[in-house]
Amino acid sequence: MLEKYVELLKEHSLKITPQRLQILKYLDTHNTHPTVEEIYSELKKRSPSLSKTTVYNSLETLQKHSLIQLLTISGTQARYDFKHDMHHHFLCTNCGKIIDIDIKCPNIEKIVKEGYEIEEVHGYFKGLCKQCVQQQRGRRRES
Amino acid sequence: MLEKYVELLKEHSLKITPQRLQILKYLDTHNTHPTVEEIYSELKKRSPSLSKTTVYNSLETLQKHSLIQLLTISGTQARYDFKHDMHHHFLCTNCGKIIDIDIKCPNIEKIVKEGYEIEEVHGYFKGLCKQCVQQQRGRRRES
DNA sequence: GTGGCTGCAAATCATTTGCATATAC
DNA sequence: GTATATGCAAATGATTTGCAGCCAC
Repeated sequence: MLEKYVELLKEHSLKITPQRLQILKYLDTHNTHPTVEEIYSELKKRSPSLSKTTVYNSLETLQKHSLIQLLTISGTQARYDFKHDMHHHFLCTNCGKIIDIDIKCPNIEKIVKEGYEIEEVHGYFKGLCKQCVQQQRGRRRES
Repeated sequence: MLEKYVELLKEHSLKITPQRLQILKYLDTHNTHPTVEEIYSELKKRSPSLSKTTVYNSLETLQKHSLIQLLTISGTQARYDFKHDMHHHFLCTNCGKIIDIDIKCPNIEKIVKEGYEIEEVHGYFKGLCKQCVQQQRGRRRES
């Protein structure tokens, strides 16, 4: 079950610790782009000895090796994403959810041609998600 | 000289205070995407009574009225941009500079069609800026 | 065996809050 | 005159740091 994550860590010559494996598994199986606090309090339930410092350390290590992605969309807390392929994110200003957005931007290579060396690309959208748009329409109809 | 900013504030029915005018002017004349601390310590030189709380308050008000833009590209501190039209940003991981990027993404409207209501779009790129790429090449040649 | 990892407590840093005074309109 | 903005000090909350003991390799 955890073999997938053992392999991932091995590929990057990282030590295989139970904490790292649990963090990777949690991110892989939850598509919610959780905060450090969310990851910590959830894993703490099953591993009461877990330290928040370890969560911070592990996330930093995994991110530096590009196993996971750090999102700065909220501006107040870091959020993490297991998927490290290029995709974008939508933050709903009403319900707070962060949703994956899969659009391609064909013009990105233009800035490579200009002489930049790109390591990361983040597309952040903010507004109302589909469900909250629907809800608002309903409320408008009532009044 | 400050009339431009007086007008801007009037258009948004915001009270015209010397602090707000100075902050707007600073952002308009500095294309560096400064932090709160940078804005504060710079303006404090000429207005020693200025409070950092006022800088925070003013920036929040101006941003809520879309007079300025809040960037979360660094993840650790807020940065502000006077330009509020759609454009993107590049953070150099070597020198720390934040540079404006003007590319268009023709696919954004796709997610509007899907039912989202977009209020903000942020494109964040991270990597090496042109100058740092040049520097690195030079260093590589030497060794 | 050893260097890197974990976990705890304390420290740091950006940002927010409470409140009294001052100012724009 | 009144509602809102300013400025100060204290509080908060996310993240970082120092360090002792532990574990992966």
